[in-house]
Amino acid sequence: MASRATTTSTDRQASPRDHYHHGDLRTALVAAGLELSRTSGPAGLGLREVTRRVGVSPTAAYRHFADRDALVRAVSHEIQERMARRMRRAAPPRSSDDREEAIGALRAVGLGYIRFALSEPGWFGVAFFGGGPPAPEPIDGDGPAWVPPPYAMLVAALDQLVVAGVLPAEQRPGAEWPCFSTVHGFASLALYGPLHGQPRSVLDRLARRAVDTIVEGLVPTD
Amino acid sequence: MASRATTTSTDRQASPRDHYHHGDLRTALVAAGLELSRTSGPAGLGLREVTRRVGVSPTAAYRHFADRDALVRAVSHEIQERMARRMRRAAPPRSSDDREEAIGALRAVGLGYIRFALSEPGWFGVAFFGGGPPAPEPIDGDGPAWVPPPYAMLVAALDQLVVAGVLPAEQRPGAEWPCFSTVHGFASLALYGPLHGQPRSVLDRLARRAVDTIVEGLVPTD
DNA sequence: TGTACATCAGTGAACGCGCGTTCACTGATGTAC
DNA sequence: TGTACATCAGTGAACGCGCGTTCACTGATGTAC
Repeated sequence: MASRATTTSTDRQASPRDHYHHGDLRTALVAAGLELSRTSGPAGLGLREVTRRVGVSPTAAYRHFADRDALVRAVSHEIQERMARRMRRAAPPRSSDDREEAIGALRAVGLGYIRFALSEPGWFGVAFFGGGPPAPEPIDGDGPAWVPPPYAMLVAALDQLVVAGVLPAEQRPGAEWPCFSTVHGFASLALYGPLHGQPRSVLDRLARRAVDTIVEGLVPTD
Repeated sequence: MASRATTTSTDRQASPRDHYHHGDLRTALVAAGLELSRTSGPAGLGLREVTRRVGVSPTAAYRHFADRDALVRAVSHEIQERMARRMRRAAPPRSSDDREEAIGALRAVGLGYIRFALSEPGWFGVAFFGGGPPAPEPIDGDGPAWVPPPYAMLVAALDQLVVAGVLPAEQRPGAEWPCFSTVHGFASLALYGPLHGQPRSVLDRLARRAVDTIVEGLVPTD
């Protein structure tokens, strides 16, 4: 009756479950959530659907997650870790000029964000819309429990801009938001808005221009 | 049985329906959709919920809309008309300096977009996510059937920038996207992202900076 | 001016769906003695 | 080394929900003659 989930090469568990106790159900549920949401976005993250894929009863999930939202949040966090990993891989080569290097790094963070969104639209949807709006947080208040790694990369790139002497220190606070707005907005327009369906080559060109323009606005080079 | 919807002062139909034939059901459904989505966003736009509010059977909607999606699209279009209307009301005063005026107008378009989103989050959600992704369209192809009025305002502001001699004509094509990305992204971060829940005063300040930065990147003033 | 009739705009019941969550339960595990 | 027992991690049936859509229908409208 309960059809076993066919395991793929990306599964952590090599074989379908053959014991009453699963072993590491929590991890397996998150892995299944990643697979499902990769193609279906947040809608793929039904609690029933995810447990079905693992080959376990829907109730079993409640041993590991308080409710569906908690599962979605776990998947979302994992996605953001992967996003940051992929962004790091696309970092530009070192330059002899510190200023140039810092600016290049900021550009790379922005383009990396957009490129991840474009190539993994399902995951991007979960990361951003999966867990409902995050709790409000004073901008410079006590450290939040969890900082999204892609956001942390943006923060680091901006800090480096100050160190390299490109961005005046007094302009540093709040500089995240023009940058984050532009790249996140571009991704949204490309995935859900008027740029949806444009060929990848066009999107790449427009993305570069969007990033160049906001960086130019932040640290004028002329 | 079928409880009559209580009519509000904003209803086009002054009195509850007292005939078998409604009179202008299509308009009434869109009006009800506007009310419902204003507080509940796209989720409020259930076909059953909307017809319930009008005091009509769910089936009746099919006389006027092919399916739920068509209803949502109609509401979304109406919202975008209102958005543009409100943006126009916030236009800056004329200036003696053409260049200054053109730049001020572009800023106003951006800030108007953000302010509408912040003060009408439900409507903004419908306008942007209501009808699913729009059909892909060649950027400079044949005119699309319907151009979102807020987008048209952005186009006009950019054109004016060229006329005023602030933006070189060869930089005009595609200039929409850095601008649109920034303001739309900011609205998204403020409504669904890490800026969610920040006090309005903070958001206003950050919005101004985001808009200033992208405008500076597009038409440097130093 | 009156009437037959086509057309239009609604009704009401029902279908099938899948969801998240609850409940009382049972099989498996591991530890104290 | 063996056994009693608490604890843990699953099961399976059921609940209640609301949704979009379909179907065969009927009441109201307006027009041709």
